[in-house]
Amino acid sequence: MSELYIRVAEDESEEPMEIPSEDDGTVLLSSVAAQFPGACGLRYRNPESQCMRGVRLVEGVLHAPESDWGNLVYVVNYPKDNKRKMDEIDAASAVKIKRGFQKTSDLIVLGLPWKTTEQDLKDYFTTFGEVIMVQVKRDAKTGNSKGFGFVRFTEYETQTKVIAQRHMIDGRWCDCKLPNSKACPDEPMRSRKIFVGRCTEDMTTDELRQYFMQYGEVTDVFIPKPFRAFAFVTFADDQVAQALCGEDLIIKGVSVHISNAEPKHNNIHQLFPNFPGGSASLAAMFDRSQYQFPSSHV
DNA sequence: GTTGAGCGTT
Repeated sequence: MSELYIRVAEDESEEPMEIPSEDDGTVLLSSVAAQFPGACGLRYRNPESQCMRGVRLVEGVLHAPESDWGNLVYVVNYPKDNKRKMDEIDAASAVKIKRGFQKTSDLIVLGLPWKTTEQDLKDYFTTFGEVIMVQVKRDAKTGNSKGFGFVRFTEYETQTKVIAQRHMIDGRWCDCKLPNSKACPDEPMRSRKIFVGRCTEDMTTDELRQYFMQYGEVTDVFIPKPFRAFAFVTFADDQVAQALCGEDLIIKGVSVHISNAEPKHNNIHQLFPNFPGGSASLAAMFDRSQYQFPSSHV
């Protein structure tokens, strides 16, 4: 049978405190935390290796290292002890996120000669970088190539390079592109485009460009024709666009309201401008339907 | 047994 109490201290040099164990010899983390608020575990110095060892913790229950807890002094772990590790995790996820923006995707290879095989493709594309996958699309019955295929690279840099140029494969020029299925959601780019509401008819694209230039580089100004009292302004930097959202700005003496531009084609009235019965009935129909607009750049 | 802008049977 185990001891009734184990010795726990804030630090190896501190005075230990006795913490009650359970009947089965385990110690509840909650028992430790009752005396050491915020505790998230225990560790101890292994007498043989002189290294610190963590105490097994399963669902709030601390388990003795050996058959019993022995005469050791256990040291409390606090989340702050893991700060360095947390930083490492943060750094790792930051890298992951960064990689997320540069995730490779399958590329469609258009214009392949009928005779080109997957081995041919692999041999060719490997000259650019490591290849994960190649496909040649074939007719199910005849096995004849449909003249296109897919390729996936390990490195995003390779993908970029391959997309940028044409490819002479088995005597034909081929193109590698992002497939339609992947073209949109690749980069969940924060919107660089703002919606400028309450525009007046006398505002020209040039004037809007001139005005918004003060905030950052303007890459596009769009004013719907006929006049609809709003405009879109696109900046080179999404942070500029985001910073302006919610603002009321004075242009040519009138107050315009800045908000986020909705994704293009997300507006059903844009898709069906002359829907019979008017906008309301269309919107209602749409709400009841399961259809989701594909995501797209805004 | 053909074809030549496109978009991926499993």
